[in-house]
Amino acid sequence: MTLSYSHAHQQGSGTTEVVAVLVAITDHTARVLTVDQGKLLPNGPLMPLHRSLQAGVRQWVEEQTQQPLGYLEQLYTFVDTNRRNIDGHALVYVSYLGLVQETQMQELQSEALWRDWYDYFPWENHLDGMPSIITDFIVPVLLEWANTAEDLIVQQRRRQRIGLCWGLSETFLAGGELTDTDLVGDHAHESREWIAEHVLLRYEMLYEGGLIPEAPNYPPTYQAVVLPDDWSQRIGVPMYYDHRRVIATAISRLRAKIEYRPLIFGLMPDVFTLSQLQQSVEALSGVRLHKQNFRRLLDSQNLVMETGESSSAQRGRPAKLYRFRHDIELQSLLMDSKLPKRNK
Amino acid sequence: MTLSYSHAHQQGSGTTEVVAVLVAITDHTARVLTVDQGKLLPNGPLMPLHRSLQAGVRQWVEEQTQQPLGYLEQLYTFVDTNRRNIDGHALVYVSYLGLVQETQMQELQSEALWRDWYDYFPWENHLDGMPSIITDFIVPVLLEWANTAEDLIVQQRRRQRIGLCWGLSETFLAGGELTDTDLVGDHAHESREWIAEHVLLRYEMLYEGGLIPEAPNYPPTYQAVVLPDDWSQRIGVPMYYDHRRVIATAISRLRAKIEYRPLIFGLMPDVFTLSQLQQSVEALSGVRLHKQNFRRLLDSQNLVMETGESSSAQRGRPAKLYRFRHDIELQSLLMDSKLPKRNK
DNA sequence: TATATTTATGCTCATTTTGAGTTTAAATCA
DNA sequence: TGATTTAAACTCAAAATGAGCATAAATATA
Repeated sequence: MTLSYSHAHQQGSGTTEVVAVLVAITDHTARVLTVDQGKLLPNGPLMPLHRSLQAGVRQWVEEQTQQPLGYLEQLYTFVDTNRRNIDGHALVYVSYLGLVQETQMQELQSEALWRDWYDYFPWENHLDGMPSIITDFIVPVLLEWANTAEDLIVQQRRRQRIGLCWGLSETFLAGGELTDTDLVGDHAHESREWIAEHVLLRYEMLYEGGLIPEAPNYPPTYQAVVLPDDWSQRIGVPMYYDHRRVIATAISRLRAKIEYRPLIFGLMPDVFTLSQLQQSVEALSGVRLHKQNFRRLLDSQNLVMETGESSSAQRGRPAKLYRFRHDIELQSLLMDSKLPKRNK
Repeated sequence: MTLSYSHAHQQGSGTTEVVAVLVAITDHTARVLTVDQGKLLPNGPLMPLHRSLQAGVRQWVEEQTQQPLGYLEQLYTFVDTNRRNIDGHALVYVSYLGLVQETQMQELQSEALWRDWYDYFPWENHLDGMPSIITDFIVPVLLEWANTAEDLIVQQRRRQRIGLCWGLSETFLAGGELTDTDLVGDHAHESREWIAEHVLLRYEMLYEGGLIPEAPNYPPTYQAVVLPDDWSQRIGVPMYYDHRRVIATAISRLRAKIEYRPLIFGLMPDVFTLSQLQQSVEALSGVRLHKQNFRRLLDSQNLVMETGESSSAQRGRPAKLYRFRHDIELQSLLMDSKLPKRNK
């Protein structure tokens, strides 16, 4: 891989870097802040002057993107044995998830760019139902991958894994048609439903199967696997190093956490309608939610309060405006607060 | 702090260490593997020969304790700006949680010792109800700490935080008696219940308040705070660096995750009774569970199967023996699988 | 102007999940 | 033998959840 890495830092004696996944929602779309034409996440070495990892993240992000950031939480720490310092120590990089409110978005430096996160994970967007790429391309190739295992037990396990990861029933995987019960996921049949937060599991399966251009075993060489010509386009934008995996980690964390913590308010403007709030949650989770139940849960939690104002509606009845109840900030940080399950 | 650090490694050019919290259950008691008379967790520098962080953890743990380990998951990455390498780079240490089955426990090296984890966190053991140390000593001092804030709003917030962290109602904090409704936590009154997984929040509050001997502001100097003479004994065994915080992180993770993932099987022998299983979960969570509901949930999840055998009972009716269903290993890793809520 | 369309919001209802018992069974202890 | 102890099956009410219908308040269209 040739590195046109415009943010190259001198790799001196330090062996630690920080890398940030900054998320914002604009246009009902979840976006990630990238540098280097979308091929890298903002990152930089931890330096002696940094008093903490957070401080390092903030400094590098602001330097590389001009974007100030609010909420920040640690994600995961990776080792890259391909990048070593002069003494042979492997590079350790600590990843962070940051949330940016749309109103806080700044004019970016030219290298920096907010990109739709589904550019990197087209199979994760189920807002209009399960995308055809899964059933038409991904799962068939994964099934071939399953068959390449020596052991029959391993083959069976892999098929089971595929079904669980991608929310598909055994009957579908066996070549059957997609029936209603398959899509709904019914309990008699072992429930098989799309679990939005399993982003990382799905990415790692694709990586293992050699379907991700960054993977060392790409393209896959199973018997009779024919990838479409435009496969490397359709499977999402590739990134340098393991930065795409870092985004997958971030989306997983965000989707899992939003179900029981009100993280979403880190992405909302001060004042919003309940529909806007719901659309933001949907943008993150990638699935549609049941509107009435979303509202019921929200007010059972007392997370928001009416402002008294109404939005000037484009079409339809104008919606009441709400704001986050900052007086229960602490409570919301501590207490479990669930968001509702998906629609249909 | 004088460091009688018997496992000192030469701090050369590397700036990364790994540190492990190994957990096992013996005698219905959750234990943590320690070195250096219980003052340190097993740890060591990440070296060029290590191909991953996990590999580093496994190597150092086995070298320092002779204990082979199974399940291992990354916890959190810390920076210690007080320990720097020759170039001035701060030490980064990556912590891991590992699970050890009792049957896998080895004869340890002399320096290594399995210690009851409540030795470090006596306030976390609620198996016989809320320990008196909380109401008698901890909360009163924390309330004094709350009052030392300049801003009245901050004082109010701190009191609220204390209530949420320690599961106490406003009325109790205001000096009232502990009533039944306070302990049960009732919804009219804002539910205040002990949340077992908030271990880290509680530790950090104690640290912030200067009640932990490792804290730089210990002992606290509020007006009229009188700590009992034996305070530093009663508040748990101190450790070097931030290793006690690392354990708190591990307990938090374990208590949270056990509610929706069957991690517990990483700690159980092959064959066990449901009561033994429940006692193990209780040892981790620090609270008693409702026996009947525990069983109901277990079999609704199909995680265990009968062996056909029965245990030779000491007293009372002999219990059926069960084993973990390894055939659904994958499923259990992927699917949510909850354990029941506490008793009473 | 009347009617359809769109969005917001209030309300109902069946089902599942949860919390908290009571009852019966099978062993040992005194 | 009867008390005690532990196991395990079953019951029941309350709460949470999933899914839908009904009404309200605006705009678009005939």
